[in-house]
Amino acid sequence: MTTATARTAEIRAAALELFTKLGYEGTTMGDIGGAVGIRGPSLYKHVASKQDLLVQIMTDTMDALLDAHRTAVATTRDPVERLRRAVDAHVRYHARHRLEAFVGNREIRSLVEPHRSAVLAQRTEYENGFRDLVTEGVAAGRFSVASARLTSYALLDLGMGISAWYREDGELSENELAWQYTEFALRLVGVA
Amino acid sequence: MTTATARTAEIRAAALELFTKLGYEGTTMGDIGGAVGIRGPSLYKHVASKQDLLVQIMTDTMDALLDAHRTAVATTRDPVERLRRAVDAHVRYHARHRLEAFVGNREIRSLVEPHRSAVLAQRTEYENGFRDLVTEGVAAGRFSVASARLTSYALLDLGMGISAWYREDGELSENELAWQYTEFALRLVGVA
DNA sequence: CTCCATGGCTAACTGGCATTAGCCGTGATG
DNA sequence: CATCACGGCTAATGCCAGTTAGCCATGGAG
Repeated sequence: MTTATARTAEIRAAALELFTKLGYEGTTMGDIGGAVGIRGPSLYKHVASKQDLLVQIMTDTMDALLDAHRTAVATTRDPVERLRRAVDAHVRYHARHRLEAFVGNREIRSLVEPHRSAVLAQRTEYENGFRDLVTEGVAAGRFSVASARLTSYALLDLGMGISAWYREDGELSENELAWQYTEFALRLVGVA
Repeated sequence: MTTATARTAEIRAAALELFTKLGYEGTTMGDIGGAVGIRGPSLYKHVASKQDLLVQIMTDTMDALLDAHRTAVATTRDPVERLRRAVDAHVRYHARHRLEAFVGNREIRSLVEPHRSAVLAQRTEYENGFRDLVTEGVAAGRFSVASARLTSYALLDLGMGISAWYREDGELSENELAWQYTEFALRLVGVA
């Protein structure tokens, strides 16, 4: 009946892993079933459709990312500190949820309307949040950049790249990653 | 007979555009045919297969990118200048050939062996080139970074992001883009 | 004028995939 | 002990995609 049981969560996790490795179109319901030890058609006892799996993953991801961003910038008004925290949240999110972030970035085109538009709107909101942070910093005379838009793109792309190559079991801890990248970000905006 | 005629080039260009918009799996031979005014099956008079189209695009792209990189760093030994030129080449390539670069980054998993391994090897070579540049700069005391590997990933990701959002007809010229991004790169590595 | 390579077309083949239908064992519930 | 919801299965459906087969108009070459 497609309720949110433990089995459903297990299936969603398997789907996420497969979508990451094979892509949405490249993953079959049989693959997903196999990953949790059942046949493809049996999945429909737990899940509405393949598309629904993707929708859940994408919207959950964007919700969580926006949430993390809002929380990060909420408790200070100093532009430098706000940017530092936003980048920190951005980086940690992309490291900790690299599969979700990876799929979230790459499979937007596999989403069917109206979900595609909804996710794109969330993404735009997130981008604007970063751009505003840069603009504020420039206005306050703390940052020195030629284009706030370009700079925010650069900052966002830095984080997104992480989801493509970061590995939890690699030589780099999440903390080291976050420190390095916040440093990168502050250098990028030319903090004095 | 799959010779390299003008028609073949036209088809390849159409395929590139469609692969970018719909993805490799999401693009049908009928789509590609329609884009050049013929039916899907007629494509086989010019092209060996759909997979072959992808292979051509990917290998051409990596060849050109590696070439641009080697040319860029060949004519100076100053670490700062070498990095500046490498980033300049990187950025310009991703702006000028954004479709190729975009597909080249996203559709590696749609490549069939042995082409996938070949392209991945080229990509690794390219990454190593950047890492070496950073390492040299650090060794020469001109750069200040905690991890050459992380820094080179950041530099590469910066460029790759460009292929996702840059538009030739946008408000930003290729020159402006290149200047900004080389500035970003030098700030990132902490050039004095 | 004839011939044939070129490059189109439609029809057919093949295989894969998401999804649905319908069956059945199991185990908790009354 | 009977029942029935649950969650698995296999078989079937319908669709769609890549590719192949085979036909035909055209236009240049001899």
